[in-house]
Amino acid sequence: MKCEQCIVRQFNALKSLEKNDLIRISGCKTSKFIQKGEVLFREGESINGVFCIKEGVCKLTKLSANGKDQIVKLVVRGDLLGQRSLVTDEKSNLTAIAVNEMEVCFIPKSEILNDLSKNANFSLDMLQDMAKELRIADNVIVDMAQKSVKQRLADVLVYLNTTFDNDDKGFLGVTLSREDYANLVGTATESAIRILSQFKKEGYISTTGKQIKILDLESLKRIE
Amino acid sequence: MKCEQCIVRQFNALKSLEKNDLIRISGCKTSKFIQKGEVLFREGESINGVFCIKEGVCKLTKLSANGKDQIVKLVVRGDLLGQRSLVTDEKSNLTAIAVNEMEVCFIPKSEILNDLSKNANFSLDMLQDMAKELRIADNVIVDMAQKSVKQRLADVLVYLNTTFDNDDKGFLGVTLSREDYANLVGTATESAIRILSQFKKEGYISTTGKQIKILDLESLKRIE
DNA sequence: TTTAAACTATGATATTTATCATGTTTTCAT
DNA sequence: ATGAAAACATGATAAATATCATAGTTTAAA
Repeated sequence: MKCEQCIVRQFNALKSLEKNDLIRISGCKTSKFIQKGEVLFREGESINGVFCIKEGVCKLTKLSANGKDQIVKLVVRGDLLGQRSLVTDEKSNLTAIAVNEMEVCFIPKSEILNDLSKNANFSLDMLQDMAKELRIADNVIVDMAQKSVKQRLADVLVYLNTTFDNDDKGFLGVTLSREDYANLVGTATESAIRILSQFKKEGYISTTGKQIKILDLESLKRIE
Repeated sequence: MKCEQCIVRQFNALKSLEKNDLIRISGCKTSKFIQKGEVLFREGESINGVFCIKEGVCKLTKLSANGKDQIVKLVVRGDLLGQRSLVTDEKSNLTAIAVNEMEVCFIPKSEILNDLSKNANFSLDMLQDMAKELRIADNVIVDMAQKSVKQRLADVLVYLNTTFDNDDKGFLGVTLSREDYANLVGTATESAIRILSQFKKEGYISTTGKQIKILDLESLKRIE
């Protein structure tokens, strides 16, 4: 599909590009499907472009000193991935792994870098995106430092519930392993499992295999 | 002092402004001294401009749900404070409090916003700054999630040691209370005190009142 | 379909960290 | 200088979390 016609563009900074620029970019972008578990890029690699997420979800992880992967954030449909690589020449600080089947477009850095200096709206939009990401990151820092594991896990469930449409049976729209949950909140896998079991016992959620259904959102929000 | 002649400018995005823009900005900036403990702005307030830190250090804190202040980052000489307020109209997410005596210049948003859209170098510089901040924030998230309190406190000491010049007697160039240390690493004040006592007992640091001297940097780096 | 591997679950225990209590020291305004 | 408030220090205990062990369950490949 051509960028000019792609609705996903409306969700990110690409919406600020002029039509002729979009056509040019459309001509050099590559589009691909990525399977669950596949790696888009690894920590330490050069990205040299941005991914526009057309469909699916991926996790951005970083390997900590103790050998555990921390999931820093989830990147979803409509997001741009790798903006930082556009403005710095550093290698990626994070690894990106598909959480479910994804469709992404890749736009080479060389092709889009000019737009940053020529199109003020575009670069302002990028600035606003980054400012927003920065605010969210600051909030995550505070939560990590101050909230209990149980609170953080409840937060994640609430976040998933509000960010993704539930499936037709009412399960969360994204299916994560217990290890993913642990890596999102920064705890041991066993601890995440234990707390989810407790939430189940208390009637806040129900589970079928990996699938989780929120039964009592308000109680999850109130956990402390 | 005029912005054109101010050396601090070289450390941040303002270095990308043309001379005539600098002169214009210099004409509308306000300069002031801020005492230790004084508040530059509070969470929830509109900033409507950027602070250029000419001298001193301030802490950016956020009140967590449990009533504790978390220090999200320290802002130092040469840094710009409040970039986010330039590109979004949101209220500040953080409170800024002087850690020691500061000298800052304040540039109103209205005066500098034009430069963002007209001067591509300037906005690219801002983008690079934010990209860097974002990378640092991601790393902090991982550390908060995965490292022990002891490791995080050792990290802070190493950070302070490398970021600020020691004073003439070899003490850290910035003096923080034990509560500040606790709020930086996200722990109880008593825990921070205990760990600092332990570091002292093990010969990694020495203390005189609030002042801390690093005796064995390498050991602090190796703590796990 | 079978079978191994991966994931989930839970108990027992150890470790880390928070909380409460109390006393000491430092700081600072009068 | 002096007294009050703030900051520092440390013990005792409780709570949260990690780790190790073991077993059941699901998933996916052969």
